[in-house]
Amino acid sequence: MGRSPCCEKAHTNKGAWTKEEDQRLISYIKAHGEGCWRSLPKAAGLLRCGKSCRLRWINYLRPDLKRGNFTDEEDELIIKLHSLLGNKWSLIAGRLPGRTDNEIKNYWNTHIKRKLLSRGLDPQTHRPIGESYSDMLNSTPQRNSTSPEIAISYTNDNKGNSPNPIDSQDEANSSSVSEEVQHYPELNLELSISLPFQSNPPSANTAESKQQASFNSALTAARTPQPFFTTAVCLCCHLGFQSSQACRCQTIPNAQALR
DNA sequence: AACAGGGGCAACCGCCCTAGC
DNA sequence: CGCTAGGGCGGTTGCCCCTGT
Repeated sequence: MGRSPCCEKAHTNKGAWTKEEDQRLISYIKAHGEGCWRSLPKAAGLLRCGKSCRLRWINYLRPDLKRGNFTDEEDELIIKLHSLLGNKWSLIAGRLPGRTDNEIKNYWNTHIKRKLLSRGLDPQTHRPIGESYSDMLNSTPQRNSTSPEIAISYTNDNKGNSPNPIDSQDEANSSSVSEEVQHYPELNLELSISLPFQSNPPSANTAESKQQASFNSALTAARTPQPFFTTAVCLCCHLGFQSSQACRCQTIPNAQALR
């Protein structure tokens, strides 16, 4: 049994949005807010698929969007986040205020990929091109100023009371992680993550907290053995958030020393 | 001036996840 | 517990514009 289509395709417009359609969508959302995307087109008098409306709003019409070229700082941040998270564009976008996942994805595919290739780095692995996994395991760690080598410091502040199934997954993984630490005693897997530029922690049920949980779990996945991760550097510092209250360097003596 | 090729980006597609029933 | 609708996400497509010939 197939899934029902998200909308009646026969009577919907496709392709580029007109100014009139944009205006209809904007005024409808201003009046009624986001949500109920399936019923929105009809209510707003648009001959569009609900998904199409959502995408148009999120990627183009939202008032808080930052249009224009990416800065060098944003470039580097995207590269670093991608090295940690992979193609989790929405999570990466969550760290770049005013940027959308689609925008970042496009920018990655058109600009940053090429940038990394010109540096001799594989855009997917962020490792020097031509390096095999066994090479990675056997080689002595080498520092490269442009490669995303950081030791992930992991601190699970939610232990014990989180309803998030990720936590149990974490615990299941922890033994194998410990084994890896034994293999690589220089590996520091303590991970300290917080929302940058945010002094008040989000409440448990906000979209921000869900995204944070997702971000943390993605980072947890990223802390699988990384032989090059040899220097303990607070992630906040590595990502350029030293001034953030989230930076735990003050409480991690080793990280402070190695910053 | 005309055409071809490539790059950039908006939009679409199809799958996945989750809340609600 | 299973099903479904709604929403979200990553990958892909296709159009438009720019540049080179």
